[in-house]
Amino acid sequence: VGSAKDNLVHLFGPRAAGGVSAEPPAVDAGAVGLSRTVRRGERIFTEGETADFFYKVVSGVVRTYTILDDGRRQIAGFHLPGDVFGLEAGTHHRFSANGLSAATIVAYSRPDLDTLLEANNALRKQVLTSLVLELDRVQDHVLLLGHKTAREKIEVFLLCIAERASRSQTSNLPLQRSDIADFLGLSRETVSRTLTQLACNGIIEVKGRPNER
Amino acid sequence: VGSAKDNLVHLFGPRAAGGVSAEPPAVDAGAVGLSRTVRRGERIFTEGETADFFYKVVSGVVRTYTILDDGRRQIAGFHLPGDVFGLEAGTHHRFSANGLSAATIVAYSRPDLDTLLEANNALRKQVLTSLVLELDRVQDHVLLLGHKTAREKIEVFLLCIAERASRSQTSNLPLQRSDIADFLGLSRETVSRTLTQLACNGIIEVKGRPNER
DNA sequence: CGGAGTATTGAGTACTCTCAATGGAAGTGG
DNA sequence: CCACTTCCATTGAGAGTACTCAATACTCCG
Repeated sequence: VGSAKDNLVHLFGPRAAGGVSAEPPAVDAGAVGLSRTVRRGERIFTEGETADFFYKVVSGVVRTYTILDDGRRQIAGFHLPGDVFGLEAGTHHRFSANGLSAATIVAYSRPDLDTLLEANNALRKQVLTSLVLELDRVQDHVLLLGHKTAREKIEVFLLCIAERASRSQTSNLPLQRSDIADFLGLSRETVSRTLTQLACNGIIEVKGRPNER
Repeated sequence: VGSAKDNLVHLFGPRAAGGVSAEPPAVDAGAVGLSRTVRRGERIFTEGETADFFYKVVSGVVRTYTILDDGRRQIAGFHLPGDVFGLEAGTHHRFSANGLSAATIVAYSRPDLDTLLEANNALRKQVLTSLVLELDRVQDHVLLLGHKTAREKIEVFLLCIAERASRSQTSNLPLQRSDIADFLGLSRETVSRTLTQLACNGIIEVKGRPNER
């Protein structure tokens, strides 16, 4: 596994605090989707908003999450190029989404979906496949959370995310400790400690160049 | 919440140990789906098998799960009437499925799916909706697992499952402690202790008739 | 050279897990 | 009809792990 730390380091630069621009998809449009770019940390949509659009990642990484009752953030997923996110059963978004890195996404109109699927065979297959893949990823997430020890969670997570990143040619994956923690339901400190421990055991390399597990 | 224990009690009768009949869908057939009934505990499909079919619950409850490396069982979901399960991105089932209670299910041919969706507008909407709903449920599961304390997990789980059961008119939900435990990533003992504690606090009623939380 | 944000590390606490024993309900067979 | 078996639930005790609080270090940036 390429250490998750790698990217972290040389990506500190483009920092983003609060989301700024909130407008729905803008810019050019293909027949079926509107392209949009977001900066690191920039808001895409927020929990509770009307889900007029769902999205597909073209480049970069998007993070979806929700804030739990106790104020903790639960990250629902990291979405890499090719992944679909924000397609809801209800009329409102259950999660918030923002850029983990700078990203390009395509927005599809939710209301038009049925019409589009009727007309367009290729798109139908694509959407169906994307949905099932998304389902797969969420199920993976469940299995991850089902592991008992922090070490196991983190090991499997690193393998999994590294695999996905390489598969999608994504080298820019600026995960912070808190991202991993909030994804796996651990505390930042535990993530830090565990990574340190894994590094000491030579299982991973922290901070250097990418290398194998 | 109607206590999960209720159903447990008056459902002990039909016990089932290992799965027996393994054959794919049998019996009558509509144009698009093959109906099948399973007994409590009876195998529907097993992890690793070719995913020639996916299923929809007509009546009863189905449980999907996988066995983790350490031998523990992680339950992926409880599927109530109307729910779809077993639709895979790959060619093989990632989970095993068996009846939590006696159940009737309809099997759909996976390979025929594309053709069916092309021809049948109604079915397409149905499948799409079912998929998104399934995604929702898995995301709920993630949020459940993301909670920090056993008490919170169990409280939210009971609320959630009770809501779903009532919505689908399901009164027969023979959940054991181990089912809850394996779904939430807890030990049986912790589930038992927590339920006892909740009962003492008057939050739930154990073993009696259904009642509100 | 501060300042902000993040990562690391330590100490103590709290929670859940594991191991183990007991109790209860249901089914089996004499 | 009752012993016997089996499975599940409950409860206790002790151990281990992750959490919280807290202080310190590091990196990038203005």
